[in-house]
Amino acid sequence: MDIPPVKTRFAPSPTGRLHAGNMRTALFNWLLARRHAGAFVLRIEDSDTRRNDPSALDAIQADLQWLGLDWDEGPGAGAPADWQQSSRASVYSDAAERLIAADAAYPCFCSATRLAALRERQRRSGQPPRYDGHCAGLDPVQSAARRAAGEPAVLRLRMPDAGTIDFHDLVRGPQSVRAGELGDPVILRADGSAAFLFANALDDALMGITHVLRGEDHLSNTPRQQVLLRRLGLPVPAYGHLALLVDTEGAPLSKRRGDASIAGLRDAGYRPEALLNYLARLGNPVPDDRLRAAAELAADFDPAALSRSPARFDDHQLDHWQSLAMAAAPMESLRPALEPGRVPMGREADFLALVQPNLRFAAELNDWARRFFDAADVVPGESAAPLREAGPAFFETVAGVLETTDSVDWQQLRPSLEAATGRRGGAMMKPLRLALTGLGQGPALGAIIDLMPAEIRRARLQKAAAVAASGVEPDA
RNA sequence: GUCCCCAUCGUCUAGCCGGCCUAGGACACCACCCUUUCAAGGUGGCGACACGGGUUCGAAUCCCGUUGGGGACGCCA
Repeated sequence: MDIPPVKTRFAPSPTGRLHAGNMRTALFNWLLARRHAGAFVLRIEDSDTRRNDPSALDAIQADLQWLGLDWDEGPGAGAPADWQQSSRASVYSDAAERLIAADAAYPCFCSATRLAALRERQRRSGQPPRYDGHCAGLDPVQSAARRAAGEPAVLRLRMPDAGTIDFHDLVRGPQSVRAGELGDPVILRADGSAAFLFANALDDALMGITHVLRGEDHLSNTPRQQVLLRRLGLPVPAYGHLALLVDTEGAPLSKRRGDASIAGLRDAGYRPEALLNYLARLGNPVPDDRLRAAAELAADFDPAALSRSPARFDDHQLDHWQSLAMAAAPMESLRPALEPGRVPMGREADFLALVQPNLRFAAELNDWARRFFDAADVVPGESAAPLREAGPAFFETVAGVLETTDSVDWQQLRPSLEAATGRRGGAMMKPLRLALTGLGQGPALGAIIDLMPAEIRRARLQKAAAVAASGVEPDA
C-alpha cells in the first residue's frame, strides 16, 4: 500500500522579520518534508492587508535561503502561482457560499460593542469569554435579506455543541476537546475577507498539505479547522504543535522586541550552519554533538520526539555552534569578510590559517589583520603598566635581536631572545605579545612574529619602549 | 477569570509501558594538561529528578494535590 507523499509548509504573514521561533518552525517543517523525500511549500498569509509590510516578503525569503531551507512551491518556485492568500479571495468566498448553503455557517450581525460587552460580562461571572450563539438561530432567508440590504455581518462557522472533537497531534499525541467549549469562530470578516482560521485551513487542504507543524498557540484552532474542513469534504492534514521558544528570562520570544531576529543574527556574523544546528536541537534531541548538515539532521527527524515544554533561546549555546562552524569553515568562505588590502599579497593563506582557530566571527579577521600588518598604533593606554614593568630596555633588546637575526624560526629565535633579555616564559612572552599585538591573547606568538612584517615589528617595539619609559612611576 | 498543556543539572536534553540510574550527554562554569605566554585544543570536576501525598517489595519513571511555567479564550495571525 502506498504511503501518501509528505507535503509540509511554512506560512508566515508578511508583517515583519523572521525570528528564531518562526525559523525553527520553518526548519522543522522542512526537516519533516526532506526526511520523507516530500515537498516543502512556502505560502504567504497576507490576509490581513492592514498589517502587511511590503518589504517583508523579500526578507522572509532571504532569511529562509540564508539558512538553506529551499521550497518546492511558493515565491519563485513555480506552480502553484497563488501562494499568496490575497490572490485567492474567490476561493474563500466560494467555500463560504458552500458552507452557508449547507447551513454549516451563518451570518452574524452582532456589533463589536455587543461582543465586547458580552465578553466582559462572561469574564466577570467567571465564565470563559466566547461567542454566545446570538445569531446562530436566525432565519436564513431573513439573514440573507439583511445582508442584501447592506447590513454589516461576519460569517461564523457552526460548531457542534455536544460530544468531543478528537485528533492525533503529531507531537502531543491523542487530543480530545469538548465541543461545547468552543464558540462559533468568525471565518469571514465584515469586509468579506477570509479570517486566518478559514484561509489557512482551506489553503492547506487545497494545496495538498499532509503535515503541519506549527506553534502551540494554534492548538485550539485545530478542532475548528477540522470541523471546517470536514464540512467542506476536504482532507484534514495531520497537525503537530510545537512548544514556543522563550528568551533567557523565560518570557516568550517577541517579534516586537526584535528578539533573536534572523537578520540581526546574520548581521552579527553568525554562520547559517551555526544557527541551523542550534535551532534544530532546541527542543529536539539530536544524539550527535557534532556540527551536522541539514540533510543529516533531516535523516532522523521525528516530530513525536519533540519536547512539549517551552525551550529557552540561549546565546551561549548558539555561540558554541558558531565556534564549531567557524572552525569548520572552508578558508575560502572566510576571505570575503576580509577587507581588501588588509593583508599583504601572498600572506593571506598563512594569515587565515593562523587566525581561524581564534575566531568567533569572520569580521574579527580585520582586527587581527590590522594588528599584524597595519602600521597604526595598537597598544592601548591601559596596558601601559605591564610594558613599564618589562622596561624600555627589554623592548630595545628584542628589537636588536630581531634586527640582527635573519631567522624568524621560533625554535631558534626564542632561545636567542631569552638569552638576550634575561627573561623567559611568560615574563618574556606576555609583554612581547602585548607590545606586538596590543592584546593579551591570540594565536601562537612565534607564528605571529614570523608573519608580521619587520618594519611593523620594529615600530611596535619602539612604541612599547617609549611607553615603558614614559611613566616610571606607575599610577598608584 | 475559565479551559488546556508542560515540569530531570544555570541552559538544551537522555531516561519516562517501574528495578540495568550511586540519573547519561552537550553548553556554560571551574581545574588540570599542552603551549617554558595567553587564546585555541585535550582531559577531568562541579551540577538536576520542583514540592507534598499516595500505589508498589521497589518510582525520575504510575496516580492525586500544590507550586511554577507556557498556551487558548479576537472581524491578529
